[in-house]
Amino acid sequence: MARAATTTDAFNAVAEPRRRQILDVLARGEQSVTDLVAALDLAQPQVSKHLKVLHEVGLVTVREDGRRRLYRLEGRGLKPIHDWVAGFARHWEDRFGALDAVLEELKGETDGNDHEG
Amino acid sequence: MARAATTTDAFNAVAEPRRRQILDVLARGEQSVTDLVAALDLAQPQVSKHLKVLHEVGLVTVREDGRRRLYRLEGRGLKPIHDWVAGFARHWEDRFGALDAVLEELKGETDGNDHEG
DNA sequence: TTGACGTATTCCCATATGGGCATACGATGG
DNA sequence: CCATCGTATGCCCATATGGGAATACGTCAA
Repeated sequence: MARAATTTDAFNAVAEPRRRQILDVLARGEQSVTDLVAALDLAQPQVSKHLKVLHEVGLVTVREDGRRRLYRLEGRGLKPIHDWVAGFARHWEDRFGALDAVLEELKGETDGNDHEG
Repeated sequence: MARAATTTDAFNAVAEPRRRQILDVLARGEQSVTDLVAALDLAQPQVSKHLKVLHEVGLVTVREDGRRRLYRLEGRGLKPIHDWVAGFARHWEDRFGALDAVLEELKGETDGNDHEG
């Protein structure tokens, strides 16, 4: 089996840097494909393709306006990622880190299990 | 060009569900490959491969203990993801949503009231 | 109608993924 | 030295990616 499709979920969709850039730009408000092309210095076809992926995963919304298509950020789609990562915050935030260290120590003492001397 | 390598950064490494599972298990503490194999119901070779990727991206740490290798979570590696996603939180958290609405309103009403220090 | 514009779609291709399986490698115990 | 455990690597392959370039729409302007 190959890697999971980019359209599998937000995690895969967002793994691509360009797609993250697009979302960053869209965070500033609705944008047309042309706007994005200008902002990203990327060819129009690729932008459209990336937008398609983002759309399939529900990270963006489209609205038709004449010949243009205005894309809008659907931030909620990022929540799963946020939630998952947040669960690890304690592992790099100093406050939690110190607490963990203490707990580890206590655990070691109580366990009374060491192998090196 | 094909998709960016899974070892490019945490975003790509974590796009794979199995890899996320591994990190979830490691969050409970140091584990040997065998432990992970048991916990994940995945073949040993694949586990080792995934661990390799996670290691190359700095999401895990290894420690040798006899014939075993104990892997440890290096949560800090997830910070970039956390930081990036956090920037979008306002787009789905109600509190921020309400705040944005207020700000938008104010912006429309008192346009030109510069306040800086 | 003709033509220009704004976007989406299609084709081509080098790339490397992730699983399955076999096997190599280092450490430990007889 | 030999057997075995714990892990890492090597191979094979179906899959689909993402960029480039060409082109097919759909819409608005003369």
